[in-house]
Amino acid sequence: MAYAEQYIDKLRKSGLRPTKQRIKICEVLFDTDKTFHFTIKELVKIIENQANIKVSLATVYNTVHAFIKKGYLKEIPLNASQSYYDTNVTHHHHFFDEEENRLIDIHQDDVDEVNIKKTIPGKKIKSVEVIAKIVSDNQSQK
Amino acid sequence: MAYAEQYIDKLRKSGLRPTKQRIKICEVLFDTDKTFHFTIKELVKIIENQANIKVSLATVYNTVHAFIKKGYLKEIPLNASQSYYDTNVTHHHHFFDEEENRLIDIHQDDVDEVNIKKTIPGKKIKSVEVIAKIVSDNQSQK
DNA sequence: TCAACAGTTTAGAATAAATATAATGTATTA
DNA sequence: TAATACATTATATTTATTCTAAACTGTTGA
Ligand SMILES: [Mn+2]
Ligand SMILES: [Mn+2]
Ligand SMILES: [Zn+2]
Ligand SMILES: [Zn+2]
Repeated sequence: MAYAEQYIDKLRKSGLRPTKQRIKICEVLFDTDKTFHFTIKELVKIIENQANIKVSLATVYNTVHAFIKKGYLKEIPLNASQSYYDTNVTHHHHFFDEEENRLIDIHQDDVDEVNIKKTIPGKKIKSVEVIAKIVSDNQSQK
Repeated sequence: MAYAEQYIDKLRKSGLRPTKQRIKICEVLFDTDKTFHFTIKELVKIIENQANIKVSLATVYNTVHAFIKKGYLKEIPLNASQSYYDTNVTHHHHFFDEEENRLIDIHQDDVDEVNIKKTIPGKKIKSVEVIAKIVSDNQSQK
């Protein structure tokens, strides 16, 4: 785990003390190049399974929120009952697979610039997000 | 209130018994041509203020969900802590004013068809929604 | 090196949205 | 109008999330 030092750095540079709980959470979240979408419940389960250390629910929430504040994570409220979080903090869009309850990234370049003709006086657009819901394509076309 | 009969009809046609609670909720929700975006809390407050009848929270939730099922309302999970609901059940998009916590409709025609280049094998797109976050435009450009 | 301080973790309590329960009430139908 | 199915209600429950306050740990400067 030469990764640990990398995370210690990342945390230090953000003014967060590198505690073993935060390093563990970093490992789970960032030890891969792939985007990771998760709910708090899922994250806790993963930590419980692979860690020798225990991390309290409060710490998981606090750390996730600290990372959001620092720009390491993004919150995606897709669901009324539970938030999703995203390690991909670049501007991008999503498929949401309604059958598997799973988010899939759509790179910004894979969506033509969204052109909105309507404007609101005194307001400017800060961000535009596209969510495309997907389901099984059961066309049996031989 | 010649409206009441209209709502009684609407409810009957959907297999919902026209009770005075449901009619009242219909009045609050549908007594205008304008789209109405609301949270449960806001809806309850409005009913309390303008109605002579009392409607329990359970009935508000039950009725809102019944209307969602019937296609009279749409749920919009924008916020992790509370859902928004929408009387506009046509396919459309939204501005979300982050300062006033307010949804504003964008008609489908006001957004060019969103072209997504990425596809997921075995899956087809069911719906596409655009959410544009807006904030005050404090450019003082004389 | 280590004491002092600031920041962190934790168990558990609190909050609040949403849902479930089950008793009571009401609309419908014959 | 009686029987029935459905609806409303107060209340309890569930569950995600946040708060609290005490114990703990990382950092820093003497
Ligand atoms: Mn949050
Ligand atoms: Mn719901
Ligand atoms: Zn993503
Ligand atoms: Zn709308």
